[in-house]
Amino acid sequence: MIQKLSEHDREKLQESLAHSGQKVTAQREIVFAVLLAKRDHPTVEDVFQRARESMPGLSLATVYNCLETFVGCGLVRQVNHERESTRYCPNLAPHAHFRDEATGHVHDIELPPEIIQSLRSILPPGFNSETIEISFHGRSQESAPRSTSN
Amino acid sequence: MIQKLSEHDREKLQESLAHSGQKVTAQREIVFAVLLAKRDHPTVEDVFQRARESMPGLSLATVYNCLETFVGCGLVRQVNHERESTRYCPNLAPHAHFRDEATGHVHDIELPPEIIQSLRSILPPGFNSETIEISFHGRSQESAPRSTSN
DNA sequence: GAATGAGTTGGAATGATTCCAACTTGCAAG
DNA sequence: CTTGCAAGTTGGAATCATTCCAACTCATTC
Ligand SMILES: [Mn+2]
Ligand SMILES: [Mn+2]
Ligand SMILES: [Zn+2]
Ligand SMILES: [Zn+2]
Repeated sequence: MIQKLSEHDREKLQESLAHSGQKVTAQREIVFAVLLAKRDHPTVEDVFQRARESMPGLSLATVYNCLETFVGCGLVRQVNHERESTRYCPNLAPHAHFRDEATGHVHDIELPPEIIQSLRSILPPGFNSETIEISFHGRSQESAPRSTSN
Repeated sequence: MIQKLSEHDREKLQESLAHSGQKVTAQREIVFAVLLAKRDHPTVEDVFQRARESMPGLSLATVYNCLETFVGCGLVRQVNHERESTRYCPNLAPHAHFRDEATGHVHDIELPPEIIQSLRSILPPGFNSETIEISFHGRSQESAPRSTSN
């Protein structure tokens, strides 16, 4: 039953939407709140389920619409791994993703600016990149072979 | 009308397949030859079209099967960008991809080992990655505002 | 030359996403 | 107040890459 947006977050939402000439709606508030509440890179379907608890009449189409809108105004990022369902991430800091193949969970990995620089530097002259995506794939301790105690 | 596989490439094919208990077939030879002939990261559909010129009866399902087999035995890599059709790349050297948004073309970008190292090093303890994918998105000179002459 | 197993084939099924046309809302103009 | 947009929402249909499946082909083994 998702917690309402903080004053700060509501403002961020309103501002970002306004910047691209769009309005805050009840649906958008809830979808945004869902993303902020649990930053686990949910799929559209995940968001749909969670948001529905607060707004039973919400439609899947609207969730797609809201998320597309948010991506458009830079409030969230899309995260793709292979051909799986697209996931959404409200973390705006530069970061890479680690996909745990045991659990399916996606973790944010902070990206130091110098790494980003060194990556840009490997591009041959004439290549101008506006976006760099980095994703790791493997296993994390999380999918724990529980070594401590027990 | 795709050139036949060189002796060397045919051996690589045969060896890799054998390693995972599979055989060389006429279809696999052609699909592999198509990948080697033009290393432009073709989609399944692209491969299908090109391969059909040499083998009119070839089916799309078989192209899917061959490519999956090749990925399985490490002969080619899958390349995904956002939700577009999967592309295939026979370049086995460690490299990143640059997707030119003007042309849709995908370019290989060589990845120096030290960059790979530095990337691995940003993973928090407990994260073991077996794969790192890096993709750039932007414009290259290729989609040329033709400045020279004219 | 029947049996076996791998591979191939065409078409059906799947599933995420997109499209669409009707409906709702919030607000502005008269 | 009514009326009239324009933006947003909705449910269901359409799309399209990919996967699934059951029948068929082939090469090899007994
Ligand atoms: Mn793996
Ligand atoms: Mn772009
Ligand atoms: Zn993230
Ligand atoms: Zn490549």
